Formats: sequence, structure tokens, C-alpha cells
Amino acid sequence: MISDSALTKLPEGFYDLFEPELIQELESLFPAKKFPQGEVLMEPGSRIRFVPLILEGSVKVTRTEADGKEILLYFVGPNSSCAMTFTCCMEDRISEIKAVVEEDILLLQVPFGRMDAWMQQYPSWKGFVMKTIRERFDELLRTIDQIAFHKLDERLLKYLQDHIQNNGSSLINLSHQQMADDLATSRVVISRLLKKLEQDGKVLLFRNQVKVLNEGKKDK
DNA sequence: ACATTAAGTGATT
DNA sequence: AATCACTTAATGT
Repeated sequence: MISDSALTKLPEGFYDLFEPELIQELESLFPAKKFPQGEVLMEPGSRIRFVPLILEGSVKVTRTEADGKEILLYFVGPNSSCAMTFTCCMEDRISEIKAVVEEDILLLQVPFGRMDAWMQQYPSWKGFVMKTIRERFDELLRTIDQIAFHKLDERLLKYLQDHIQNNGSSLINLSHQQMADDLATSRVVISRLLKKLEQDGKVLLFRNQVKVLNEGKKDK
């Protein structure tokens, strides 16, 4: 859910991320905008006119194939932005991806006009942009590795872990079919992989729910 | 009680 | 790993 204070103030996390001057600039962009779950923020072909800075909630970023199939690229969580947007806006290019609100979000819209100036003026902003792009790039590389070596089981594990990070709970409320859609595979495959994970004691299965077990605090 | 939907399984490609 | 065909279990009406 979205707290009222977040509508007018920058969340804690940003204060040690940026220098005071930049914080002030950011706060002049308030009030932040709310978007409800399910809202489509971006579609392939659309032009982006601002850089989203997410304060709360998360956004699901997918790539759409010609035949309408979608594959999940990544989630964008709080205190971060979308790497694709940075690269797109620099050259005023159109979007290659689709972005849908996963959990109600609160975001600041940073106008493109400020990007150039900020990059030069604030080392922390430049660092933030570079870090965002590098992290995403590394992750995409890893994903390509996994696809190339047919390691769908690893992808599934990472997918589950991502979900835990995003909603803070090890209870994942998704059907096997939904997971299959996100990973661009069939339900049967997900069922089999999850079954294996359950036999390995890594997970508990219920209808429309998966509970991921924490091996950290278990007996040995 | 019946229909619908989610999940489990063996066989085949 | 994907698809098919089929079973079983859970849920909805």
C-alpha cells in the first residue's frame, strides 16, 4: 500500500544515494504520481517523455514477441529506475518493451530535459544511472546464459526469489500457469520443476501458492 | 451433484 | 524441454 508521507517526501533510501542539491531538485518534482496495479506504463512503439523514478511498488517489464507471447525481463522495484528508459531517452528512441504496474506504484517523473544537466552536474546521478544500466545488463547476460544452456530450473528459482524480494513474503500467490507464462514455457514443465524442488525440500506446494523454504535457518 | 480449473504423471518427439 | 493425453484434486455454482 502507499503511505501518505511518501506523496510529498522522498523515501529514506534516497538520502544517502544522492547529494543534497540533487535531493532538492528531486523534491521540487513532487507531488509524485500514483499508478494502480495493472496500469500499462509503456508499450512497444510508444515514446517516453520522462524518466520514472520509483518510490514505492514495483513494475513488471516484459518483452513482447511478434506472435503476442510475452517473456518477463525484470522487475523494477523501489528506489530504482528503468535502465531501458535511460538508454531510450538519450537518443529519443521509442520503447522496445512493455511495462505494467505489478504493485501499486508511486513515481516521480523526471523530465528528459534535466537528464543532460544532471549527468554533468551531479556525480551521484551519473553513478545512479550507470549502476542501474550495469546491473540490468549483467542480469540480462546471466539470463541469456541460462536460456542458452536450457537451465529453466535456475530461471525458475531466480524467478521465485525475485518474487520474495518484491513482496517480502516467501508465500507466492501464483498458479503454475502464471509462472509458465512469465517464463515463456508450459505449465507442465513448471509443475515438474516445482515438484522436483519440493522433493528436494526447497519448497512447499499448494493450490495457487508456493512457499519457498529458508535453508538458512533450518536444522542440519 | 456437476462443471470448471489447477496440478500431477507417463509417454512421445 | 515441449506437447499430448489423461488422471486426480480443489473450487465454484
